[in-house]
Amino acid sequence: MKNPNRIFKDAIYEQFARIGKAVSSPKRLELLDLLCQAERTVEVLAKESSLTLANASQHLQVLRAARLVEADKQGLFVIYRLADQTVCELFRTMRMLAESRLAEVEQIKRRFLEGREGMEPVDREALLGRVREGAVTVLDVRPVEEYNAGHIPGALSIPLKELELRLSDLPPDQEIVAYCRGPYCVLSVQAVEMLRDKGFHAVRLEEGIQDLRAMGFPITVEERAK
Amino acid sequence: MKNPNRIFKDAIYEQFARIGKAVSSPKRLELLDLLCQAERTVEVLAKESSLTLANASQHLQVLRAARLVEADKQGLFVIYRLADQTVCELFRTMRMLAESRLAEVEQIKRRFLEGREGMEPVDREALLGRVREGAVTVLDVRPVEEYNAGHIPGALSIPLKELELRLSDLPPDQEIVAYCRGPYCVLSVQAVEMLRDKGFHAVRLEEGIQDLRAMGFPITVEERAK
DNA sequence: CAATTAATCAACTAATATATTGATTACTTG
DNA sequence: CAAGTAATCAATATATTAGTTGATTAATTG
Repeated sequence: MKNPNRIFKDAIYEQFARIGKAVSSPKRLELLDLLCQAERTVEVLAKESSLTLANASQHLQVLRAARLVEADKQGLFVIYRLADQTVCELFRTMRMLAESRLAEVEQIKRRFLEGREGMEPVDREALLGRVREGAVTVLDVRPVEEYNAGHIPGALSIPLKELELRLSDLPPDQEIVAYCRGPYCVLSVQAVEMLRDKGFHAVRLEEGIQDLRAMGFPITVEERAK
Repeated sequence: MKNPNRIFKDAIYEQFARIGKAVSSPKRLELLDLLCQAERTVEVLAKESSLTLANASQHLQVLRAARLVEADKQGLFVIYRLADQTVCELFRTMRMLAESRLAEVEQIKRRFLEGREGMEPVDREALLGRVREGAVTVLDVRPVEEYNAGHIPGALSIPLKELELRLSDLPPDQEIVAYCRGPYCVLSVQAVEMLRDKGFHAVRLEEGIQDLRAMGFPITVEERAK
């Protein structure tokens, strides 16, 4: 009934769909987004994405079956990481399409930032220029492991959780540009809120490391500790 | 129970997953692949992808709901087209990931081309160079509408269906490079088989228009007829 | 304005996917 | 080698999806 060409095509598109199925669940996309920042254990990934351990494990196995992530066991822990930088590009392409084509994304973002005025840097190009020139203090508020996996050159690493205790490490007068995982990560939003509250001149950089990398920005990667 | 950050993230990733869900079905990917070549009616898309009309219509509506495609009615026909060139890039990124990460793709391809030796151009770079220089006859064997929507500069358009009747349009001595929709389209495979059978010196170019476009190749687009 | 055609809709079945729970495996450490 | 921990597995309930069939809508044409 089916001719050989049709069998061939069905088989090929079925393979392509394995990739699509892997990225068809919100939670798996969140996991991928996290893994774009740095490799992590199942437990940490589960916590970050508000999943139960078993559920996170299952989602990660789906991603692994589609070869989008890899895992290896180190002692008691299983470390998951992206299989390929292309996976990160896939995620970014999907994100860009959602941003440009789905009006809901903009709505959700606006609603969330409602009442937190000035979270959008007024002049993004100028801000990026100053960041590149080092004319401002750049603050990375992600967990240290993510900072180590890749950060803006010269950026200061103070994870949000420690920020309140380490305010003295920050310049009281200079402008502070805080960034985190990207436009949908709330760490930098909370950091800027706190810093402004304490009298600092802080602004938020929406872009995450992967966005900057894609824009040709240089990225500093820590030497991998033995 | 859920904090506002979690609600925000869930809402955002749910939107991203709309894109993922749209590309999680083999048939929808096939439809997108076809639409990367040119816009078409539901009927034609259904036929090309071996779907029933109703089923094709439903899949296209899913793609439309995810804003990956657009449709407008022209008289009795509804014409579907890609909403954005980025959709084509999304498809290509998925295809590249599948090719590089899923061993099955290579297997399926090998099995299909088994017994049809020499379907892989020996020296791809050199071949592309000669195509670019016009040192060979470039033959586009896709339907005319697809040729019109974008083709290699100077390429001759002879749809596969007409090829047997139009052999006299081809140079008997010069090398002929046939191409179609891309590596998983069988039109050029069939064309090259037939041409070799008839004594022509024919080779197959695996890349499709979108691949060449992504590689920086110039593409000729026919003026849109009123 | 009846017949034709293209596309969609509606209802249904079969197949898959998700999240939860509790049990199990695998490794580490005292 | 027993206890503790990280991760996976297995079983289940629920929800979602794909494909089929037949009916319906909308535009076109004689």
